[in-house]
Amino acid sequence: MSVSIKDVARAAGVSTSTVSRALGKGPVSAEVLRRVESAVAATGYRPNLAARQLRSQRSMAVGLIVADIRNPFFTQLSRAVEDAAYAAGMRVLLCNTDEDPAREAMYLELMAEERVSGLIMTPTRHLSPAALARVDRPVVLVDRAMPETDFDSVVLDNARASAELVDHLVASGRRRIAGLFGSTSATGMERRAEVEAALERHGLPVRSALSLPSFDAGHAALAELLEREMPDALILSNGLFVRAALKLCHERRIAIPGQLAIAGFDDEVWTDLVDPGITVIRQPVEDFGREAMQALLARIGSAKMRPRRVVLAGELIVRGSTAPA
Amino acid sequence: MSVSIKDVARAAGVSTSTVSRALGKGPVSAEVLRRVESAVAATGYRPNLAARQLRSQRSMAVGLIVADIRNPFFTQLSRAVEDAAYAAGMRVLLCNTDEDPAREAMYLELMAEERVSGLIMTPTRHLSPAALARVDRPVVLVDRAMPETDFDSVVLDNARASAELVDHLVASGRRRIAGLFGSTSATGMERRAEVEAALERHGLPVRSALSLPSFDAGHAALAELLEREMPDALILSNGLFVRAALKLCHERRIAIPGQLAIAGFDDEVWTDLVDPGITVIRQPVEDFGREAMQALLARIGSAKMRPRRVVLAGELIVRGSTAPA
DNA sequence: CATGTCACTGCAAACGTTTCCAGTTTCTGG
DNA sequence: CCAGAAACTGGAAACGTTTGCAGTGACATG
Repeated sequence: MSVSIKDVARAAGVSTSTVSRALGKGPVSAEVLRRVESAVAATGYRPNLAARQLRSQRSMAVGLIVADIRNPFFTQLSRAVEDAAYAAGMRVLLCNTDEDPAREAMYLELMAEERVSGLIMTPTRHLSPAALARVDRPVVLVDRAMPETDFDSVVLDNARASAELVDHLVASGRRRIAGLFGSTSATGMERRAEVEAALERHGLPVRSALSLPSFDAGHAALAELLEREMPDALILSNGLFVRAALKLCHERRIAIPGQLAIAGFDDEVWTDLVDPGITVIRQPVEDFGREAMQALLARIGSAKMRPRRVVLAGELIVRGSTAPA
Repeated sequence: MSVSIKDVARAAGVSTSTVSRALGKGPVSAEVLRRVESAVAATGYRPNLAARQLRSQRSMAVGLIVADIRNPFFTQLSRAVEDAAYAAGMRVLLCNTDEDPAREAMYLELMAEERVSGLIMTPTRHLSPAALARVDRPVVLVDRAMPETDFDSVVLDNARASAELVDHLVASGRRRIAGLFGSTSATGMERRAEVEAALERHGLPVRSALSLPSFDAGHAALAELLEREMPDALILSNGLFVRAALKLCHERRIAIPGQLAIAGFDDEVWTDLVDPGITVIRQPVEDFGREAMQALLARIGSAKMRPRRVVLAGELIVRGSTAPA
């Protein structure tokens, strides 16, 4: 049988209320505090978090809903969120949606049942603001914002990053630039729009495709893209696509950067191990996580703040994959 | 104000017990079930998991304690565990120890407070069986076993994998084989012992070093190792070390496989993107997670089973990094 | 017809906390 | 020395469920 606060109270010769206050931050005499502490040690008492949550109506847990933890971007993000959460005395409930709106809805429901005190998520493009509001808890969106809504968010400066990529490719002599973008997220859409805008500013033709954000889907989409009309540069909107592009080039014996330049988002660990290294926009993922958690805690603290939108700059890292042909 | 089972009961014109049974699996008439369901829909009722857990003394959550989720091995593992857990109607609490025994102890304590119904973990070498037993909950060890104890475990067949690596390197003409192994885990120790045993069977000298399992520590240890006496082949006990070795070779302009062959554990996504590809032992990580969850559920079901030890075979994937010089 | 079984239902007691309230003591300032 | 505030303490009522127990009919069995 598990030892409860009652046993501690008996052992310390005080009431349960007093034990509760001694363990929390209520006012107790030094003498009682000492007795309670040694009673806790003697009995091996461990607070029951469920009882605590039920009574106090606070959960000390936050939800984190991402597409797939195996995507290094989300891996890093989750680690950063977790560190920040545990530092604030909170636990994290992690869920993977696999970009499936049905799973996303299910997990939102679960988070509501868990009565998490807040939620950090990267929504799919198909999530309705209404569904999100139904969760009725503070929410911070990371990486992917929902346009026209009032949720706090932490995102990359996609306009600037996209322009930097395009400008860099143009400077390296590329003129037939194609792009592949994730179809399930607002971010994919945004990057496509920004890349297209940048291309138009240079008076260059616009060639872009969409794909589900998975290695296989990206690989297939790229195969088709290269089939139609061979570009001389490729912009990939996430790390999975970059990897798929590189793999495809190996298979087809396409020379990088000779025949094709490659550049994209996300600086995964291997981008400087391959030859040539890959030119990428490095996203400050750790900062995403930290900022998101910070924003969430602030929102939990005071529900009525104006919605806050944090925009972080990426960093263009130039490597061999985009050297002049 | 949140809607409780009482509101549903009132709306459906039945008692709370009946609602509880209708939602669970108690016997209820079809008529009542219908009324309860529509009452749930009408009121927007969501069960309060804390109350449920408090009353039923079951938590529907399992803990997962790993070294660092950013290590792709643990990323994959956690995803597999989560899928299996959610399929079984359980939630997962994830913790990163960073190989720090103090953090490990802290999270064990947390898991006990959460009253998780079970625990899956990759223990550090410094965790005492006694401390683990104090958690007083079913535990399954993954990837890293604790010798001489009675915990369920799911591990790789390290003896066979190590022998395969050594045999392969010897077959490719290597004679001065060195190894780097993780110092914090039982698995690192085991792989070292097995590699050394295999080398001795070939009558070859034994050259092995230990390092904290991080990229930087591995990189430094390898630099020192190559300094002392240049080997013609390197065995790395995990993916981080493989990456560090490759990076070091790039920096030092060491030709692979010409001057140095490289082989190791963990088939990370980039191992076939670099040139030459890296020869590795692929671990069935998804199976690790699935098996672990399955073992845990079995153990939760019946506490008194004989401890079970699942040993899975790795797969040697030969690539260019170990071609004859 | 009597009896037992079965399916269903409600009452009320937990589960382990926190927190409101009221009470006692001690301190503080005038 | 007194009044009031402040510090500390215990009693008891929640928080939202599940579940043991007992009760009600309906129905089958002998």
